[in-house]
Amino acid sequence: MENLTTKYNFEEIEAKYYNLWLKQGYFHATKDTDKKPFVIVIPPPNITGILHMGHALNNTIQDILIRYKKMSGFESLWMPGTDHAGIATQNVVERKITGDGLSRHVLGREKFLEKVWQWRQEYGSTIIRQLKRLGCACDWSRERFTLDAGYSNAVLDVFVNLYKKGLIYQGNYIINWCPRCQTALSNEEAPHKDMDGFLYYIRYPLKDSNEHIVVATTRPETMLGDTAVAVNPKDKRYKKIIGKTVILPLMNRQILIIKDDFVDPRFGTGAVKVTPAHDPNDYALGKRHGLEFVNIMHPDATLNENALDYAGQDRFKARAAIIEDLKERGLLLKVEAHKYAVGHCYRCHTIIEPYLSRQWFVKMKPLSLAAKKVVKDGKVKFYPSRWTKVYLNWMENIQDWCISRQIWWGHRLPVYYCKNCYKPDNTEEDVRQSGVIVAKTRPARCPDCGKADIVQDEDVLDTWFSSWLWPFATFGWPDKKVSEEDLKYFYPTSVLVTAQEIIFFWVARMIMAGLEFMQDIPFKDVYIHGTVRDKTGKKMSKSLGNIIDPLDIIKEYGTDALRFSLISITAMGQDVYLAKDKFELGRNFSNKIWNAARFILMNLDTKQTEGDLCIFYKQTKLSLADAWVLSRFYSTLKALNQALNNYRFNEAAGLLYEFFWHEFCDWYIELAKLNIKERNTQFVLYKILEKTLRALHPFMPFITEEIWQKLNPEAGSIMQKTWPHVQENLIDRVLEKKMTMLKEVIITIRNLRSKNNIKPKDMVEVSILAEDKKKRGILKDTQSYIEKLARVSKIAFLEVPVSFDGVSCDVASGCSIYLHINFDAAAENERIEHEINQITSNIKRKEELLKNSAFIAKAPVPVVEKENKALAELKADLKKLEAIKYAVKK
RNA sequence: GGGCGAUUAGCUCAGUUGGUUAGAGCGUUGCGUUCACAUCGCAAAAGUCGGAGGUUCGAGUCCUCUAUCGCCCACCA
Repeated sequence: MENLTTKYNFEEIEAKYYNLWLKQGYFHATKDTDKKPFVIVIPPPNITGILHMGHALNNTIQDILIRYKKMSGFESLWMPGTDHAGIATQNVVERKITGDGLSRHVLGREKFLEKVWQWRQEYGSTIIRQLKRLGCACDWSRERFTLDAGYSNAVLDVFVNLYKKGLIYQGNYIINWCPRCQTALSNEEAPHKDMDGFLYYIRYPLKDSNEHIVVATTRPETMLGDTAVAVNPKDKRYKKIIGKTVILPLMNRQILIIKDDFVDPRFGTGAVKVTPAHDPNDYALGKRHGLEFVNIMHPDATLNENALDYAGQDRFKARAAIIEDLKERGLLLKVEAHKYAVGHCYRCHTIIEPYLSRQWFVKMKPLSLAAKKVVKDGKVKFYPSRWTKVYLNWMENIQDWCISRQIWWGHRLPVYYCKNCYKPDNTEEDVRQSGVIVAKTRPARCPDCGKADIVQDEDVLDTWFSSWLWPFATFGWPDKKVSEEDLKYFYPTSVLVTAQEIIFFWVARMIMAGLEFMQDIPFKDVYIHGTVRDKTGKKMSKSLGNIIDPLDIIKEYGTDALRFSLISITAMGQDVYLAKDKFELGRNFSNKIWNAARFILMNLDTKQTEGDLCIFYKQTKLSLADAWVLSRFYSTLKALNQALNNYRFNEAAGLLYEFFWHEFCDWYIELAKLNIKERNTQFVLYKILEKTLRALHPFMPFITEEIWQKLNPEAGSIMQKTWPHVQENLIDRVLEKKMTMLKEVIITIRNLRSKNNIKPKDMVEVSILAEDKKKRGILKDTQSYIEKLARVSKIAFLEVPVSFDGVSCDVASGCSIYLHINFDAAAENERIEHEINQITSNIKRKEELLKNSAFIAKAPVPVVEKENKALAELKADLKKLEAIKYAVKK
């Protein structure tokens, strides 16, 4: 058996094994009807992505599950891939070619797309390489990309399918428009942020009158597109002037004062300027009242010719200019500070413009019904469960999904127009319009007029319109030949692991798509982990400069340390505030594991480690330490299984940490040193290490593999091994209690040594009074343990109280412990007095509790019994302490 | 305007169905090179569990109210 290097060189080890696992095909999963499948589809990272802590956490969790289930006998499949990330990628490449003095418009669509593919070739798999660095056991032979041919086919298929069902339509609406990206966005892509703004009060003069009506607005520049002023019909202040005409300042346009219940008389002046082409509410008002829709902006948010003198100006410059002009004319009454929520582009953070345009939409209400039901019925479960409510609330208030994007990188709409007979109108939801052909392939001629002059829609689909098919399109759906077998076996998938930010974007929509196209849920569980933030609670982002780069941590501490640290500090669904020093936890633990293994390997004799544990257990009389560590291992394993099955990862990590470090290393290995050469010790040391490595492997794949290989040079990879089986018969609570007593006695002696300033190298003599025969027996049997771990040279066991001169004493587990040393009698007395006081007050509390008839009557019997027993023990301890006090005084 | 989360030791956080005297890591203090590990060992100090009520024999845990911080959703211009 070869030993480990003195120092744990994680860099070398990590480089060694990932490729080996890959070469051996350990990550590959295929249909195997003898096994149950366990499947996770990766949340496909954007091809523009680089690994951040969120990814590191997200993928570590998935990897733990995948490896755990694989070892547990499941056919474990982790489906990997990347997302083309329409707007994000287009932005990146555009920025790049701008640097080269080009623009996409100069290049043209085809050439530009070539550049993007080129870019993808070069940089698009950065994140994949980084996931490999993290140790992810993805089945790379199945890697998918949302713009691959097969996948694109699925996307187009779905579009045509939904169009035929009447669930996709084209229509004119106010949508969220990003003036910088120059595309429409869905509601989810335009999150609102609170901003400090102003409420401007503007006078609108009444026609043929000296009077005026005052309107309040946060966006004065939109007044150029006003086509009415609205008041509440019940508002007494304005009753007289409803129906009158006002002159729109700066534009000199005549517009009407209309009434509508929508207007809140308590807000502002109770009079609203109506701009139907630039505000969703005003749009609805405009529709109700048949108002004119005046668009005053170009797509880049500069004002257009409808803005007359302001044409050409940027929207915010125009705002300032308009305010100045109104002021000059005495039409600006006042300005108040005002907080309001404004939509921002989720890709470039530019302020969204509500913009009237013709776009494609998915009707969501019909899709949401089944998606609501499966969650309500518990067929899809959220962990933690509170997200259920968030999900259902969104489903309840669902709005149609704008899916067309005015960019080039993505799936181009399978929509064709006949130049001859297509005439876009202003309708909403024109499900069928002549000259519109929706088909996966380009039609030869127009079915309405028969002419062949046909053009394809310029737009592409929302990236999420492809992502929502991920759990089944990755298997090759809808191509039956490719996907049928796999889907039957692997679908629905087992669990989706993701962050809260994309519940609406992705999780909710996948559930809808799964139910609509597969007639089944896409996954059974949804585990939502927290967001990784910096230590002040801010999201980590490049612009804030507060990023802790996982790759830096990997370089400095190692992958396993990164993984174990992250998992340890992430309680279910709770955000994690991260600082670099948190990773020391994992680094130190790696170091501990390494050194413990090194010690064991250093002392292990291979011949002594062979055999079956259960048979060995039955046939051998084990020492307390041996039986104890086995019992503790299996108790830990049992709890570990439970924690993993309930997605309690921090608890799982904590259990392993506690067992390995503070039980196995601190106690068992120290005790094992006493008889390290003996068969039993050798066997147990080997078995515990070997099994613990397996249980640790999903968390720390590299270090466990390296140690495994050295421990079992012939046994192959740890990845091929099974998860340890819980041996219930080896779990022995009584025995664990015995060990607890022994530990208490040892700790008490150490404590007395420390209090009396005895140097670690100095040996002491002790007497132990154990009136209880059983206890005395245990302590006598483990005398050598006490001597070794408490540095004791001689122990006298007493059956009855004896008084000593010159001893330092204490009570532990019902035994009195006397240290025969020179000591400070005054200090000793004070300490014992203090202990007596403490124990007396505890006894009092317990006596009162047990005198309480309500407690006796209503508390369950075992609880009362436990209290009684505890009281008896306390009383015995008190008696001993008093005896000790007496002894000391003498 | 709704919804959610957090509030526990100096710091960062655990605490599953209510059950002895509330835990960990880091930090602090004291001692320590007994050769697996100083990325270590041994020991210690440290908390009226945000506040107020309530339910209960019993509350960090359940209920109500409340304070502070944070997040999400929502068309008050």
